[in-house]
Amino acid sequence: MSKSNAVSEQWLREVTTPLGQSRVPCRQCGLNDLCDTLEPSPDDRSFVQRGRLGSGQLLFSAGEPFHGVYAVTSGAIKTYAALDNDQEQVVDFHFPGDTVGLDAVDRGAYTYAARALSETLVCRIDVANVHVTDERFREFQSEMIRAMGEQLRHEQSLSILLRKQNAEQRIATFLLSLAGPSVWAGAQSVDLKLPMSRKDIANYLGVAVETLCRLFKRLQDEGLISSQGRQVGLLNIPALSALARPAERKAAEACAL
Amino acid sequence: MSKSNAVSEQWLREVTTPLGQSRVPCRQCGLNDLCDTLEPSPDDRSFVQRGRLGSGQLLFSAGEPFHGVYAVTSGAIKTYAALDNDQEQVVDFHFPGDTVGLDAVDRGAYTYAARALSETLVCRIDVANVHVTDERFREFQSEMIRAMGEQLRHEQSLSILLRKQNAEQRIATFLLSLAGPSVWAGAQSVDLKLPMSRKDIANYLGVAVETLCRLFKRLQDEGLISSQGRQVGLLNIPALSALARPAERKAAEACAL
DNA sequence: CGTACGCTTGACAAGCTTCAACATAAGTGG
DNA sequence: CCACTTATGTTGAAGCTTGTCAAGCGTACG
Repeated sequence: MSKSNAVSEQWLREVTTPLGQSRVPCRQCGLNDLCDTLEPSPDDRSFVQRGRLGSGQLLFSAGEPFHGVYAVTSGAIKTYAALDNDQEQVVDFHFPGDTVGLDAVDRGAYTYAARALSETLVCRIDVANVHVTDERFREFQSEMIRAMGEQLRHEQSLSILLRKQNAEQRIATFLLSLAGPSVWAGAQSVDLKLPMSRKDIANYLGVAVETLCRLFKRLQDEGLISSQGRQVGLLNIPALSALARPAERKAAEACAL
Repeated sequence: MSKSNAVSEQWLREVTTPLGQSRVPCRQCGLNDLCDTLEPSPDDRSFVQRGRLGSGQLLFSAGEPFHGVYAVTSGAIKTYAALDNDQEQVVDFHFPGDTVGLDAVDRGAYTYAARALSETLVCRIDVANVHVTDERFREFQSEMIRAMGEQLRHEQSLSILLRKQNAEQRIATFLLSLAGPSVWAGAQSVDLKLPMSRKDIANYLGVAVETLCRLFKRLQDEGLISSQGRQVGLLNIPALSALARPAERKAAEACAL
């Protein structure tokens, strides 16, 4: 993959033909409340700039001057740090409805780089240059704080995952998080098209690629998933959920005695 | 350790006799800028409530209604989650100058429990009930955003640590972070009195207590630290720093070939 | 069509956890 | 104040999980 340059200002524009993909509606967007505080009418959101990223394209790089918070509306983005020995460390994946760049608002520069994993649509709010009434600005800031609180709790739960769960549990948790709302809706099985490589997943979960592969195979042999490249099916979501939670499994084992 | 109850409202009061401990000055406090926006005069900060916690005392418990953001000015606090199988997961340690409870401001309830690891002094700002001019409130919110951004980046770098570093590197990093500014000031050695148990450290770093012990011993045998219960000396900070960084070590090995 | 990269699998080694035992320190009640 | 109890810290041995190295396969892209 050739390293693409950061997008130019010119690049950000209204996208009128959003591919064949469906875009997440504003209602499900993590920045929606933020948008509302800036402009009550969902029909006229001139302050929001929409943009489109080709697969592998860089949204911003680490250390680059801050130019706004992004919301993914379609596709997927990874944020990552460049480690000393020119390896990279994936920090997070961002899917439709997620925000990107919140950790940079108070700093004036992005902490990590962000790159599209596939054809991706984003909305941008240049939160550093918002001009509204004081009353609205107050709400706007409150929404920023709410969004950052969510992000913070997300990172904390990720830290807990990395400390307490083994490779298999991490993978189960990860797959279920990708399935997202379907899981909570009580679905038994879900088909996924992963936007990221095995390498990125392994990197994100803190395991070796080989370990990831082996565990994918094991889960497949056990009939919990089907795996064929980036096409992954979660065949038994209840069983995967049981795997994902270390505490409950121990409780179940205790009962079996 | 008997579970203490959460402190009552009455408990929070101005502390006029702060033990034998030295308190961190406001200038070095993570909430200082926040205080400044609320009340320009450092002599009259009536909105800040000071409090004192006995060793092992609970500051707040998980799920408890939010009653403010805290700053540690002396002592130490751990935040932790209660896992299903009545184990606990340490989320973070908080030392003088650090903030506690920022992840709860937008939520109305604390996400994790917070407990004093030793005799501890804190300042509280009930950020949900701040009454100042619009102009000041704006600054106040900006400071909240800045504080949360810092916290967010802290969590992110912790996640990277948990993914990329082995037990030895985690411990080295942890010890150096405890030494804090001394390290950056170029100190060669530092003596530490750890406020937390081995169990808590191991839990925080995501390793078994036994592993932690063994590695403490190894570091001691190698002359990098002295370890006698909670009295720990960092004898060779440059060497510990080298251990802590995985990339540089590999680079050094490559040069040696 | 070839090269590069991503994915997969096997074999082996290293790191870490678990289990068990013991030592030491810290509280607790007589 | 001492004996008792409990928690915490330390150490050894065994076993499992995971990482590393190596190789083969498939696919994407120039």
